Amino acid sequence: MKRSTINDVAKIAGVSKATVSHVLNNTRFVEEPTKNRVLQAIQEIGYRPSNVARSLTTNQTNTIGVVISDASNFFFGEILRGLEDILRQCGYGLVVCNTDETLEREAEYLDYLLRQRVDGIIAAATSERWDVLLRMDMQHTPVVFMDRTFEGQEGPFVGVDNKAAARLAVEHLIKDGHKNIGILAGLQRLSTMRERLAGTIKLSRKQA
Amino acid sequence: MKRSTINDVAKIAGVSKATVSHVLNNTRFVEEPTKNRVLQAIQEIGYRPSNVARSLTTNQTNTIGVVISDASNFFFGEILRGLEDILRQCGYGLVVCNTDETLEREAEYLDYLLRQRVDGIIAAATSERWDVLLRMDMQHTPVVFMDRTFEGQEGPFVGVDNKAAARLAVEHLIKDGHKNIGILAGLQRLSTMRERLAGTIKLSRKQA
DNA sequence: TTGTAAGCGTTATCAT
DNA sequence: ATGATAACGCTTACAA
Repeated sequence: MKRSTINDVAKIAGVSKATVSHVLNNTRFVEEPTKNRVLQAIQEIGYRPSNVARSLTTNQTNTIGVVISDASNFFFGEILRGLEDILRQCGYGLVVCNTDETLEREAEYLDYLLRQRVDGIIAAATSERWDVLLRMDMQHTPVVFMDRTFEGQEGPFVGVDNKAAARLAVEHLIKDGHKNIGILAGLQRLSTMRERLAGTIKLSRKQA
Repeated sequence: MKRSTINDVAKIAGVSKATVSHVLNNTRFVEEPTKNRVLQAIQEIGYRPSNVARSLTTNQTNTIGVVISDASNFFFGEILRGLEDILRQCGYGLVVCNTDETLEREAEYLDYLLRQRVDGIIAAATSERWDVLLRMDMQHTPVVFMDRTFEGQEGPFVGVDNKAAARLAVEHLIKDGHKNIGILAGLQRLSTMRERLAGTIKLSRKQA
């Protein structure tokens, strides 16, 4: 049997689609009795509005996409939980895209998200290609970058002052009397790593 | 400026929407020259087909929903990676819903996924309410349960033989000569825990 | 207070 | 080998 639509509800309740829509969204006054007939009908046939049809007319999907390297990574895991908590309250869904720091997947997922017409994208970008990729669609899908930056990145960014943080850490160690201080600065491809390293270098020079 | 649609492409390429659609989906033969004009036009205006419009007519969203307690949990994390790897290859997207073992969120997310018209749901269910909740929509959205079962659960299920596994573990310990064997069987609300416990109990009796 | 109908961007069915 | 046009299931002016 086909899924029931707003039309079925309207027919059963003896009203127009418009009215059904309006009681569903509280978007204009409807007499109690009428409203009740609608609600009743909805229950009766187990009607659930289609977000895809809805999105087509409203031009918004109530979904935002997140592009990260790896959701099972503790750092991003925490971020995801935070995002989800807020978004759920706002009636938004979350589509998570794991890129494994791979440029190919990054491009692939970006494209996917844009086709999905997500209302926005939050990305911890690996590649600089975003610069190119986004330019064209920027006007339509807002993008917020987080954690990492890259040459030519512009617009909203949320992150940590890695340089200052690294400096603080080193200063602390120095104050405690340590002389030989090492730093694990793995992937220099990532801006976070470069910044942290940068924050320590001057200090070690000064110290030498 | 408004986002470009298939109509814009058609107009620029000097063909009908139908033709554009067909070159996009390789769904019927199109002369090389024509096809090229279409491809060209697409590049020119940076057109990206709307999956939401597409979904409305095809009646499929190429998206599947996963309901789990916590994606940052190692076990589910691994599962997600596996799912994602496969689904991406098949052109499917993944919407992850964290319930934190909460019945309320479970119901909330289930409803959300159904409204989103996901093509299918994979769930590690906490509550028994799924039984009730699903009954009505079963015909429309296929659900596969994983990891946990519950009373009245029917249809596809993928999981582990917890009872046998627990038995094996205990047998192994016994064979190694251990006498006092304990088991961490925390949430007895979860079928997995109950099953594991069940697998050991007979043995310890037998042993006694 | 409620109904009518146009429109959203695709695909699919007939035509040509 | 391609084009016209009716769906798809909603929202939203505009009428009544």
